[in-house]
Amino acid sequence: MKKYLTEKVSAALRSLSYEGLAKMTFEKPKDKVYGDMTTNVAMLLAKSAKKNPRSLAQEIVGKLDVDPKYVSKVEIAGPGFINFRFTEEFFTAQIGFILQNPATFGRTDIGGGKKTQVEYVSANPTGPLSVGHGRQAAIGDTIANLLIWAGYDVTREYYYNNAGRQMRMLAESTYARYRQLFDPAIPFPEDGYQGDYIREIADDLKKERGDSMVSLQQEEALSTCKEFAERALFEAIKKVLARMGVVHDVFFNEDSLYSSGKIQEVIQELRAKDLAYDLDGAVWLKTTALGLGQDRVIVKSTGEPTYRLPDIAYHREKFKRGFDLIVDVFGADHIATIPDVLAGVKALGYDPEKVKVVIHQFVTLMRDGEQVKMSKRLANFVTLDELIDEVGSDAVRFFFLMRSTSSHLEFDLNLAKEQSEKNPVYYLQYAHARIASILRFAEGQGTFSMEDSFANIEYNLLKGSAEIALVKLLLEFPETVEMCAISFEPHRLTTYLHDVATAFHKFYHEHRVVIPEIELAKARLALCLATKTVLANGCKILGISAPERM
RNA sequence: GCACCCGUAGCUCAAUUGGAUAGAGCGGCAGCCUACGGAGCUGUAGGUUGGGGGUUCGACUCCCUCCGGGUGCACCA
Repeated sequence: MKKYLTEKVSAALRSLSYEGLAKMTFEKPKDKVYGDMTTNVAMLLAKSAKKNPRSLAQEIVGKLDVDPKYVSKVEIAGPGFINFRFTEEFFTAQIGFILQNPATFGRTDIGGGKKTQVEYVSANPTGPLSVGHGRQAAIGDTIANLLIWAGYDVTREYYYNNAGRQMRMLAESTYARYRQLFDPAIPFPEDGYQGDYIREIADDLKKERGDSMVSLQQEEALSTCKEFAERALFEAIKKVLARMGVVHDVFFNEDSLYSSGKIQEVIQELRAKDLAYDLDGAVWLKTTALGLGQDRVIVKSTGEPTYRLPDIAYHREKFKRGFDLIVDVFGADHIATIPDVLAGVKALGYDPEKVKVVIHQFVTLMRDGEQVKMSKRLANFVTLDELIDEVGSDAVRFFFLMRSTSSHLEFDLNLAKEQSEKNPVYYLQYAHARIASILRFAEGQGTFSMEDSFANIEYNLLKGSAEIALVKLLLEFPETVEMCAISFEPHRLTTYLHDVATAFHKFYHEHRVVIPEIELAKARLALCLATKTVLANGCKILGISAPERM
C-alpha cells in the first residue's frame, strides 16, 4: 500500500521537479474520515518551494496517476494533507495473502540478518529473582522475539558475576546458616542475606554433606558453600525463567574477562590512547575527554577494578564477537552506569550508537487496592516464582508488557487473577478461543474443512463496516511488529492485539459466520482464520499461549 | 545540590515518534442472550495533556523555566 503510493507520488513530484526537496512519508490517519493513507509531503514542501501547501497539494494531485481498481478517492484536506482511500476489494483480497503462509505472516526482513545481541535479566546468583527481574525478563525476551520477526539474527544473553563481594557474602551467609543447624549460637554476618532461601540451601547442604563441613578449614568450607549455593540459586533462576518461557542462548561469566586477560587488555588499550591515567594509586578513565562531567575510577588503589571496567570489557567483547546491534535491558537503578560504559566503548574505538539501552521502571504490586510492601533487606519481597504461582505465567508476561518500559508499572494482583472480560489477557485469549470454537462448529456443520484451499474465496462479498475494519487492522500486523522491534517498545503490540480482539468481537456480534449462503460463509470463515492467525502470531511474540478453548 | 524517568478522564495507562476532533480498560449511569462461546457487545457521562513561556503551518510529543512524584549519586555492584 505504502509502496504503491510512494511510487505514484514520487512520479508526480518528478514531473513537477520537486523531487528530493522533502522527505515523503505516508501514515494511517487517526480518523477514518481522512481515508486510509495520508501524506504531508505538500506541507513539508511548502517551505522550500515557497508556495502555499494547499495549492502545492493541488498540483501534485493533478499529476497523480493511480489505478481506480486500488484507489477509490484522492482528496486534499486541512492545511494540505493529501488523503487516499482504497477500494474495499483491495483490502479483502489480501486475506488470501495472510492465509497463504499463516505461520510467517507478520515477519519482515528489515533487520537484514543483522547480528544482534539482547542482554537481559543478568542477575547475580545471590538470591531468587524478584518481580522486577520478571519485568525485565518479559521485556528482554519479547524484544528478542520482535527482532527475530523483523529479520534480525538474535542472541539472547545473560551476564553474571560469581566472583565479587556479593558472592563472598553469599558463601558466608550459607556457611553461618549451615553451622547454626549444629550450634544455634553461631552468629550470622551483619550484612548477610537474611532470606529463608539461605536456610533452605543450608538444609540441603546438610542433607548432602551431613556434619562433615563443621570441622573443615573455614576457607575450604566457604568455597564449598559458595559453589553449592551458587549452583542451587542458578538452577532456581533458570527454572523460574523457563516457567515464563525465557531461555537464554549464552550465559556470560564476568570472571572469564579476568582469566582470559581481557581486563588487562582494556587497561592497556586505554592507556595507549591516553584515555586512562594513574592518580592516588588508582587508575582513572578520562571520561571528561569523552564529553562527561568527571573522570571515573576503573581500578581502585587496592588493585581491585570497579564495576565499570568489566562492564566496558564486556561490551568490548560484544563488539569483538561481531554484534552489529547491542541491546541492553536494565532496571532503572542502573541508569547512572550507562554513560560511563558508553564512554568506555567510544574510547576503545567502537560506535556507541550501536548500543541501545532499554531502561525499565519499577514494578509495584497492588492487592485489594493497596500496595504490597516489599523490602529486600528484610527479605519479605514477593519472588517472581510466587507471582507466577499466584496469577499464572501468561498474566505475568502480559501485565509486564502492557505498559511502556519507561513507565512505572502497577501490577494489580486481583485483576491479573480475575477470569473475566476485565482482565486484558483473558480478553485477548478469549477472542482466539472463540474463533477456534467457530471453526470447530463450521467443520462439524460441514461448511468447510481445514483442508480446503482458500484460493477461490469470493472476498468481495465482505462489505460490512465491521468486516472491512477488521481486515484493515489485520493487515497492519507486519508494520506493527516492525515498529515495535525498531523502537524496542513491546507494549505497543499488546495495545494492537487488544484492538484486534475488539474488532473481532464487534464483527462477531454484527455478522453470523456459519450461514446457509455458502460463499459468504466461506469468506467470513477465511476472515476468522486470518484473525486467528494474527492473534496467534502476536501471542507467540509476546510469549503467551493462544488457547483453542478456555 | 547534580543527572535520568514520570506527571494525560475518578483510577490504571495509550496516543502511529511533530499531524487533523487527545483514545482504551476499569469504575459510574443506561441498554443487549430462541442460532457459531455473554470470559462478549451497544450507548452515555467524564480533559485548560501539572503551571507558564518559546520553536512550528501544526506541540501530549521538541527547547527553557517553575511545581510535584520516583530513581540514581562513592576508589559499592
